[in-house]
Amino acid sequence: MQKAQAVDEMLAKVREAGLKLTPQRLAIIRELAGDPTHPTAHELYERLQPELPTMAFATVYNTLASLTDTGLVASRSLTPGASRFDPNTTPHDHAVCDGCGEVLDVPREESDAITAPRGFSVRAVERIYRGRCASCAGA
Amino acid sequence: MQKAQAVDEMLAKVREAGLKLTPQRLAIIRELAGDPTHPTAHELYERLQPELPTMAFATVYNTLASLTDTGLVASRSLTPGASRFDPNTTPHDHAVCDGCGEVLDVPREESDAITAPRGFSVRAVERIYRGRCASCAGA
DNA sequence: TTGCAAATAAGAACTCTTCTAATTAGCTTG
DNA sequence: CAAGCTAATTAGAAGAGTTCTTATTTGCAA
Repeated sequence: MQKAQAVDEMLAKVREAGLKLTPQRLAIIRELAGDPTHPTAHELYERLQPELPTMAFATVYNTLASLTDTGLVASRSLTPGASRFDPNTTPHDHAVCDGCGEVLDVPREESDAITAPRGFSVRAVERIYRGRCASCAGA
Repeated sequence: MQKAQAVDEMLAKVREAGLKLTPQRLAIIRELAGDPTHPTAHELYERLQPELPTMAFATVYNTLASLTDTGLVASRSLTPGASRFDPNTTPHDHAVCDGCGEVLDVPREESDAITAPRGFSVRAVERIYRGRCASCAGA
């Protein structure tokens, strides 16, 4: 079974990272392993309500943060959150500094052929370079 | 002067779009035109406090939404907001549906040579395809 | 000048996330 | 296998950012 294997691998890595194996973490890992739907913290919390009705919201966030730190899952900001506004309407990309949050324009390169999923009609392609700006990389 | 020209162009497009030219909108456009710092709504609000001390927060948001709809500025979600969690830790991109919010994995293509700004050290590159999924594109 | 539709003000409400303080419970060590 | 250290959990408050609601104001066309 594919999923059981994914769960076992994740549990092994959790132990390896020195994280304690609590029922909450086990449940979250089981729920998330092999799930292709990119659930939010809220969705995971709701799915686990029947199994762990007393689990706190913060636990979901804490656990996901731990798993992200360990590299077991990736946290993606895909839905519009805090917005920044850009008067430059020509196609270009952005570099965002992990340290200070500064946003720099990056000229768009032509290269890429777009290969979206079947039937998906693409309106725009965004590309974000994440890392450290010159001054934050120094420190 | 570069900026005055940018402002005039934006004002012309505002009129063209049938939007009323209020002092608030004029101030926001003047503040934003040619600005390379990608300000947030909050930053714009604060910058305009001396000029328009009674302006409501909602007005900044409303105006920016109008300008975005008109295509005068682009609204970018660059700072982590609502997160989605992905157990797939292999490099891949995402397609996000404007309609239903569904997130689909897209295999990462190799192509791109990375050309970040001088001195910027890149940790990761995210690419998001925005548009409509098969079922939302139908309706 | 008048009137209407659009825009604004003020503040409440909402969503998502993080923090705080106290309690609980894995896991390691003896 | 008991005890204790430390990490993890709970519950709720707090915070950041955004949207909504209602009444009022105002740009602009007639």
